[in-house]
Amino acid sequence: MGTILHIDMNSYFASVEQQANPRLRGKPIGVTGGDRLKRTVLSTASIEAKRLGVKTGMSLWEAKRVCPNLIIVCSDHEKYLSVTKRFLNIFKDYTPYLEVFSIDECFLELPSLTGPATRQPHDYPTTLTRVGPHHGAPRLVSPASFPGVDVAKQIKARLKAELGPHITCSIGISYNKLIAKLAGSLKKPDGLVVIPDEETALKVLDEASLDDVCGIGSRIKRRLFQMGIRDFKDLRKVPKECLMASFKSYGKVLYNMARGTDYTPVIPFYEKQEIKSVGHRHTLEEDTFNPESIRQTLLKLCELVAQRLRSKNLMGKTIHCWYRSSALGGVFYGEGMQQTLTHLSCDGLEIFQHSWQIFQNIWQGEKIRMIGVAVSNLFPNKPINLSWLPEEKKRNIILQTLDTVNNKYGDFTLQRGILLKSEVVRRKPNPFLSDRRFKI
DNA sequence: TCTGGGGTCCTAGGACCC
DNA sequence: TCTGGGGTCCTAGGACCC
Repeated sequence: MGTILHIDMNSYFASVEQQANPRLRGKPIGVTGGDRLKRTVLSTASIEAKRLGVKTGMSLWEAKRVCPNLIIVCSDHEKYLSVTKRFLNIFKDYTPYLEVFSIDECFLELPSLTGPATRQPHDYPTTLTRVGPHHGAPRLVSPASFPGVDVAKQIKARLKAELGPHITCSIGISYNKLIAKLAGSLKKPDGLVVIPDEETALKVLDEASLDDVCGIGSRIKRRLFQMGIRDFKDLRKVPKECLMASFKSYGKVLYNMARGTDYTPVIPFYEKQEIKSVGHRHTLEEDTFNPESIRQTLLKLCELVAQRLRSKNLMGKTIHCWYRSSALGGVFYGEGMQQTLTHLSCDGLEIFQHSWQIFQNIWQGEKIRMIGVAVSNLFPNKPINLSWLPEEKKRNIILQTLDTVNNKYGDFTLQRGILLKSEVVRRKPNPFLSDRRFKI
């Protein structure tokens, strides 16, 4: 493996908004996940907001309490995606080995300058797709001459010149993905940190918290704590067999993590696997017992899922429906079930019929807070229209018309009759509908 | 007054076929 | 009549990521 760069855009959604709108610059802003002000969280907080104690993932209510002057901006995924495509095109100038990790993060592998080339460069497509946001912690000094530092500096300069000075990134450079990502998290915003070797990596790990490393979340951290393991120094003392007994195959990953070892390759975007599932979930404006309102929401979600499947030319076989209720003493309780069909589908009404059946099977009658549906077991949709039956042909024409109109004018511009009067669940804003409650 | 929404991967256990 | 083993598919549940 050559040198790995991890590039993470700082407060990405908020920075894009500030770059686009001068009135937002230098101010604490929070980007919400959708076009709603109740029962939602911040997908991103601007650097100014973070300085005032606002964190990504905070509920809007809490963020407002911490920072009463917080400006709320409705997220605009397409805008962020278009900026992502632009910065990925810059990165591509430096290496074809570019792994898109999320909408604001990626790994670059620069071939080793010394040893033999381990990979053969080959052609790759020029169009990029893919998408999700993030942040981090403090310090460390970097050797200026380390391979990759020049590239990192050039990338930073080009981002400022080509995307605008308000969009910055933190870059971590190291010998594998795990440590490069850790390095990148050490200085934000606009950081550049090198962890040149394993010896340095161990020093950094020894000062890090267990969940500073990608792959250790709250649950694993808690379990490690219960085992008396409080940091990476402790973790390194635990024999591999012991970790494997507790964490199965993941024990080996933890064992390696503690040593700064990570063998996972940089997977270039053009080798990325296909989509595995397509789903939507929605938290209702208020918890409800009302089956009709749940039914309407579920139907809309199914229509959105089906629409996305069709836009990706996919059909699915397995339908997963789940819900969450907050009925039990404020503690979230969830239930879900999946069902595999004997055939493939990308029809929202059909997906809904199965989802609704699943829901009715699992619902105990408690108040519903959130409901979701996902379709997996995906296969490419056949490009030829196989519908010999007039009825099926008619259905296909309806679905195509729905997609054409809704893609152009916004979700639910055209909708099934039974969807009228229900709560709004929208992926793409519809400018012709008046219930878009706020914009900035 | 109250923690959204989009995904991924892994494991265990059961059914079923050969 | 009793029984094994390999392989695949499905479901539930848990954990992680941004």
